[in-house]
Amino acid sequence: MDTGDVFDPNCPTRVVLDRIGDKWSALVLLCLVGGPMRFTKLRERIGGVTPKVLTQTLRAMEQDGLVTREVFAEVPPRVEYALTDLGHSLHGPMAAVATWAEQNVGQILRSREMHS
Amino acid sequence: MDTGDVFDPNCPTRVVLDRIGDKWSALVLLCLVGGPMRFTKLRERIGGVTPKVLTQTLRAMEQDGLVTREVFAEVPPRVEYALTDLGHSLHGPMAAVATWAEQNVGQILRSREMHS
DNA sequence: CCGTATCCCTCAGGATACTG
DNA sequence: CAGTATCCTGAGGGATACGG
Repeated sequence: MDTGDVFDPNCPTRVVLDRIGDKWSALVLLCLVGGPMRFTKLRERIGGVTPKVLTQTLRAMEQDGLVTREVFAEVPPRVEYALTDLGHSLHGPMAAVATWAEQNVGQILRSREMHS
Repeated sequence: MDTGDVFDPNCPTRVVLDRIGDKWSALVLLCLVGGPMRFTKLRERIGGVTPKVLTQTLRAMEQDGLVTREVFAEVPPRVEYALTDLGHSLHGPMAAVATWAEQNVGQILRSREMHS
């Protein structure tokens, strides 16, 4: 696989950025790093996400092999989402971005204000 | 530093992800890591970007203090874009994501195919 | 060469309501 | 509890043409 074609729309970085760059995926990832979590709990921890969109996000992440979905045949129903190994391995790079963000967001916001 | 407000819409990670998660910013960053570059050269290296959108992207990055824009009063006109120190410092985390992407995109695409 | 000016259009995401 | 089912809005981004 060629690793240099960052300008190809199908390049690895594009694919990954399209996933973690959406509005909720990164948040789901960070929620699940601590361990499996069920649907409603995810909704609570991630403020402002509607069930439809949360489902969409989880389905997409499942399709990409980042999370698993396990249904327990109980009453009331219980569905647990968990990170796969692949999902867990993504946490490292994400944490790097998060750390940079925390350290530099102040400068960005100040710069944004100045140019307004 | 508080690392717990990841669920606030104004949280650092959100702000940064909204920037580098858009369609062209990451590509511009990767272009400029090698040194300053002028507008048309950027257009050429980044395939498929229209001048309007490239300008939008560059203006946004300039606003956020990631790039500088220097106009040379020449004929024909010349405009060079370069990364600021802040912009350069973002390359580390981005490279971490890119490396992960290159190593794991195969698995993602395979998983995507299986679930289709 | 380096953009702006328009127009257009898709689609991610939100609001709301309902169900197995 | 864990989702679907609809409907809708807006912002990001593309096509094309023109201007300093």
